[in-house]
Amino acid sequence: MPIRITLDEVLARKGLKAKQLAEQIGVSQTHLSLFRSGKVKGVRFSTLSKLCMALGCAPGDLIQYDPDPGDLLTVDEE
Amino acid sequence: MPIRITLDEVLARKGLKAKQLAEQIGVSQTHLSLFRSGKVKGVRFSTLSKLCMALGCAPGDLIQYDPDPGDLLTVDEE
DNA sequence: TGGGGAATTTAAGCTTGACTTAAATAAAAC
DNA sequence: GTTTTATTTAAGTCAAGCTTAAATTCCCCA
Repeated sequence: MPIRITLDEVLARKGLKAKQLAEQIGVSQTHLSLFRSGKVKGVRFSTLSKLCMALGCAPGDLIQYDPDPGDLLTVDEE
Repeated sequence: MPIRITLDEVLARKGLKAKQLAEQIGVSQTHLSLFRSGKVKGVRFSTLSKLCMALGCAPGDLIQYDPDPGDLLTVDEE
């Protein structure tokens, strides 16, 4: 799955602990941990917006797309 | 919900029709329409990555966060 | 080096909603 | 005015988001 969760970097930059963030946005520590480590297969926008709000960032700061090298065919080059 | 779907702009820029995109990534036209118009409450990463791949863009190009004016309390100012 | 808080993991369960097909309507496009 | 595309509604399936609880591991620091 070429979606990568880059929440940790934002967390660190904010100097916030996962536990604090979880409490602040009302999400279980358990789930936040799973989310942070990319063990989750999707996200509700309600959760995503809480994260963005608490961290003062954009969705793109938390969720990134890593193109598969094999998928470069998609790009119209050459 | 302060999450806004900005897929249409990318679609237009690519000169692609919704139907084509739907077929290309294997998602129903129905669901893609609901997604595009923000009538959906979340997204699976599998779908998100297919969109990014097909459109050659990042998650942040499709999903944006619009802070609620009322939530500015979060920002540490003054 | 032991104790306390934070993080991770597993398990089990509830509930939401992503995504589907089908079908009908509306809106463009030509 | 007919064909293609888009939207909407409805009804259904099933994956998985998110929860609590509990056990385990990881870190830090005095």
